[in-house]
Amino acid sequence: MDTLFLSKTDLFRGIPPEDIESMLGCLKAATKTYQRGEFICREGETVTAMGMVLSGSISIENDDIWGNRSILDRVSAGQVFAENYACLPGEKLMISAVANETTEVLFLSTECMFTVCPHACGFHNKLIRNMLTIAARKSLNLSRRIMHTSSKSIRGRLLSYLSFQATQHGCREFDIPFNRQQLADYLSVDRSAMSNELSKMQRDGIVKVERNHFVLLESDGL
Amino acid sequence: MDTLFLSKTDLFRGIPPEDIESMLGCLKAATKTYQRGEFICREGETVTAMGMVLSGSISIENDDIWGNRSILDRVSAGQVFAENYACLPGEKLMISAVANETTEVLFLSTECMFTVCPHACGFHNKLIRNMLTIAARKSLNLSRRIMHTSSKSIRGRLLSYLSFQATQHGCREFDIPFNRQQLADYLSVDRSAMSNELSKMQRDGIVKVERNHFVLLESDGL
DNA sequence: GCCTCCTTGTTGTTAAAACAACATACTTGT
DNA sequence: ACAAGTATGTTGTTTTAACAACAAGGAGGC
Repeated sequence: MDTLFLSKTDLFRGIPPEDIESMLGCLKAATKTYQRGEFICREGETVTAMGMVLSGSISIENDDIWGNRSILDRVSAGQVFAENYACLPGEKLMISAVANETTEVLFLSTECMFTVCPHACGFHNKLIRNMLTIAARKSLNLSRRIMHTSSKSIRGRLLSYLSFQATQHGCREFDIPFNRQQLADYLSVDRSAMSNELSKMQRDGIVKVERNHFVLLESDGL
Repeated sequence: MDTLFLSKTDLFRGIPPEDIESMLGCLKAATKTYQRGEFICREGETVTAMGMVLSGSISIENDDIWGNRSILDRVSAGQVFAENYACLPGEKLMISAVANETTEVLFLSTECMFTVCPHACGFHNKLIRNMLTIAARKSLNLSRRIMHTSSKSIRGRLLSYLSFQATQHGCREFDIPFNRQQLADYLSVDRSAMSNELSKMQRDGIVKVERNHFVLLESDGL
């Protein structure tokens, strides 16, 4: 196990590699490799362990009642997934996790994370703290998406998203991490309609756009 | 401090009242009373403590860039709020918390929750576990709302919400905890348009509605 | 009972987004 | 450089939801 890699992840941050080694036993660590398209877990199942992607990447998907698949999240190396379900034993998954490519996953029992470590795990508390930090960060990301999609107009959603990006970068000029289709999915709008709206906003002098690069113009008090 | 009340909350569940008493010191517990309309915390601020409503209730609000206020959540007695921000020191609040009525709030330092307790807090681990359970539950609620609002049609959103309610109740006949306006807000749609769509769905034989009571009819494989 | 307030359903109009289809640019691999 | 595939912008049409205005139906107070 590459404990040096693990020590750089959000979950094990601040824990020396040699200590991680001993913790993995406590956490009933187990790895498994998946091929592209293979399911790590499926909607309706229950899980008792959280997952961490060691290499490759996975998608968190949701199928609606008509079978339309939508991608909620992508999880890449070093990131964890299914941690909320692992913290709620018996809770049925609303989503499925599927490998985008050949992907190695580390499974960690949350049960063992909560109970006092029988061995001398001096960094057990650090781990739990990291866990809460990850959970808090993810929660805020979800809240933010809800806010950005609460406006009923495409322009409103774009402005909500773009002005947040501006404050995040501390600058009215910035790049976004999405292409058009991904941004449209994130905001739950049609791509072409969004593209059209971006053009209108540009004509209205609200914003300057070129592919991923945006400039918010000082039309009103941002 | 009413430790008996606290022992019944999600945060202190499983911890005897006498142990809660000693924990409160560790957590730098402090209470404050707010009058209706008074802000507990405001967008843009940072916090270092989480809050628990002891009596009364508060609203979690978000103002968009045009000043339109939208209510994201209501927190009533025994529930916690701002715990995600308290776990991420320095993170600026995207939301504000305001008292709906005369409300007593208990503030708890998360910093002290993470560090090993110098006193004999045998239930410290239980507290942290409860905290993670609460965070996980809230996260799933947020994810669920995102899923229910990801459809682009009102009917799609209603079906997503209603079919989830049906599976939750384990029955196609159930009551929902929202009135029409609240449901419309939750699904981010116009109330009258939603009311209209519900009527159409009833005419189409998909659902039977009477105020808060719903029956999903077996039109297709739910 | 009666009045008022609040909730819900209905309708028609207007505005907006979805959708489809296509043209143009940009990428990537060879 | 070229070809194939992807991403983006544009346009016109159709569908849909927002919006406004109002009527009907409880719920609660007096």
